[in-house]
Order: sequence, then structure tokens, then C-alpha cells
Amino acid sequence: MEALAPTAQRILAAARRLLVRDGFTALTLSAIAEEADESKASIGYHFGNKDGLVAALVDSLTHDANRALIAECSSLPPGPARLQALLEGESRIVADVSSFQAFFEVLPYALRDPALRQRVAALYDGYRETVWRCISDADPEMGVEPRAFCALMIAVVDGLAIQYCLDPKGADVATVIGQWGRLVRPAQGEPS
Amino acid sequence: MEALAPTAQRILAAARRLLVRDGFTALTLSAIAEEADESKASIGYHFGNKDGLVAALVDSLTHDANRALIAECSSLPPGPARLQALLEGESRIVADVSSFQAFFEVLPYALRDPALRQRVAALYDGYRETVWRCISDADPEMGVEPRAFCALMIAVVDGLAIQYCLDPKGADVATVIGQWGRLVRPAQGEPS
DNA sequence: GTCTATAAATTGATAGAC
DNA sequence: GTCTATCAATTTATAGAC
Repeated sequence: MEALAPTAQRILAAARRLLVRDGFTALTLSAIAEEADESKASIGYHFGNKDGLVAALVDSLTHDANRALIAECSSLPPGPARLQALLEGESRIVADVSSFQAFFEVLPYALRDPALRQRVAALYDGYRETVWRCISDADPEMGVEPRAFCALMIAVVDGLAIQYCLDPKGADVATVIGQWGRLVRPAQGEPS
Repeated sequence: MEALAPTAQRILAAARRLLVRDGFTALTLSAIAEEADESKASIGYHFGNKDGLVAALVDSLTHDANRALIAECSSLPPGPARLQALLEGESRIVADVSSFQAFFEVLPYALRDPALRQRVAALYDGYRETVWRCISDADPEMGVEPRAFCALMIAVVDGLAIQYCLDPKGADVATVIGQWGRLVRPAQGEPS
């Protein structure tokens, strides 16, 4: 990612700004070239074609999201306090509208391209492991049930983000996460 | 919706098939006209322009989704059995990949258009009320806490659908919903 | 209401100079 | 590596006959 040529990085950053601001359909070679202050031909040179650029863009977006989540909770000592920190981190992530908008903008494209879908699926595996590390004190293999629990944890974040993007004022994220925490906390003693 | 002219209905149905099969970018006037066996000019006549068609398409998609959810649970008597039916219905909804793909295909577009976003947000209000009717025996006003609970219920479905679309074999929907049910059931006595 | 024909703009891609 | 210039293909939209 950071191994890219400086020009390629500028192009990628411009594409990302464009995606957040104007959506996937606005992601044309002309628009990207203008936003990046480079030529259209440069895009072809660095990424092969448009699909190559989009693939790199998806990678960049999803990688950043994962890194943010990891940073959010892995810096705290294990235990109930860490779970609390995880919940608060989730609240913040849900409220980061522009990041989620970019993700939702790119999701249908990723679902349709087999290679991209696999990469994003692998990323979600990473999410689940991150959550697992936030929850379990030890670091054993993640069984079927814990895996399902982590999937649930992430589903709440993504699903709530949809409702929050649709209506930031109507979706009471703090209250919802609060309820979610009350449901989850007692179940943490016996993570069956 | 059903007040549309027959030709307009055919065009809309064709657009929907096209969206599910080939994605939003494949939704061109030429492709729609061919799929619907009508002329491109007809689309302009019935929907004004492409944006008008997309708006009608979003309405059609979201309306159907809501109706499916209502039918799923409102036909059962209230009580714990109804909650169980709701959970099973949610499992089925998550596993309906093509419907969710169409929804995710259209979501970024709906988030960007203020009028559309408002309409989809209103639809989610309807979802929450539907879930509330499935849960509460009586039919009082829905307070802040119940509203948050219903939001959580729906978030689980949407978020789990993302993981299931990404990797149908890796996402163990039954196990996740099972855990979700175990978390939710005890909390149903005191729906604070 | 529905069509054919066409306008006008934009798209992704690349050849070739530097 | 980067650019200008240009390509064929496709896009949305509409004029005008029926």
C-alpha cells in the first residue's frame, strides 16, 4: 500500500476523496485525474485499468477500517474494562458517517467481483479475530460459538451504521449500544 | 406503485431484474429498454429521466422488503412463540442473498439523494414499529428504550447479511441467530 | 403513448512524443 | 514516468413521425 509510487498514492487518495464526496458513479478517470492533478494516462500506467484502480481503492479503504478498530481496543488491558472500551469504540465507529458511506459505496462492487469479495471476506475474518482478542483474556483457538459471538458484535456495528447514516438524528446510537452492552455483559462470564 | 401504467410497471420490473443480476452500473437506459422489450424513449416518457426511474426503483425495492417482514411475523399470536418466529424469520431474511444484494446496490444512491434518504429512513421507522408489534403484547406508544431495542434487532439482521453476502459458507447464520436469541430471550420479561 | 433516428456529451483506453 | 491528442464505444436525452 505504502509501497506504491508517490504518484500512485496521490491518485488513490484523490479517488478516495472523490468516492466519499460524490459516490461511485462519479469515479471516472477524468474526474480522478483532475482531482489528483495528474493525467488520465497516468492512471492507466500505474493501475493498468479502471478495475485495477478500484481494487486498490477497496484494499485501501478496508485496510484503514481494520487498523482503526485494532488501534481502538488492543491498547487496553484485558477484562471487563476492555469490553467497555470496545463498546465505546464501536459507538465512535458507527458515528463515523463518511467512512461508512465510502464502505457502502464500494460494497456492492466488492460483492460482485469474486477476487474483491474474497479479500473483503478475509478482512472480516480479521475483524472477528480482533474482537475475539478484545474479549478473551487468553488467546486460544476461536471455536464455533465465540466466532458467532464476534460476528454478532460486528453485525451490530454495521447494521447500526446503516440506520445512523439514514437518519443521524433519529438513530440514538448511545442508547442502542447501551442496551447492547447490558445484554452482552452478563454473557461474558460464560462465553459458551 | 401499482397505480403506474402497465408499461411503466414492465420497465420497473426489468430494471429490478437487471439490478439484481448485473448491478447498478449495468442499469443503463439501453439495457433496461432491451430487458423490458420497450424503447428507450418510453423510459423518458414514463419516468422523466434516469433519476426518476431510480427513485421509483428504490421505492419499489424497499416497499417489498418491509412487506415481507410484516407478513413474516404479524400473522402469529403474541408471546414468546412470536419472538421465536421473528428470530426464525430473521434467519430467512439474512439468507435471502439476492434481495440484500439489491438493497446494498441501491443503498449508497439512497444515502446521497436527500429525498430518497428520507423515504428509506421512514421505511426503517416502519421496520422498528413492525418489530415492536412482534414483541409487545399490548400496543402502547414505543418509548425510547424499546425503540433502541428494535433498532438493535434490525441492525443484527442487516449487519449479519453483510457477512453472509461476503461469505455464505463462512458465516454461520443459524449459530449467530441462536446466540442472539439466547441473549434476547431473558431480557424480554423486563423490556426496559 | 410508442417508436426510430440522432444529437451531444462522456466514457475508458492507448499511441506516440518527450 | 508523464504528458497531449485522439480513438471507438457508450451514455443520456430528445425531436419528430406515427
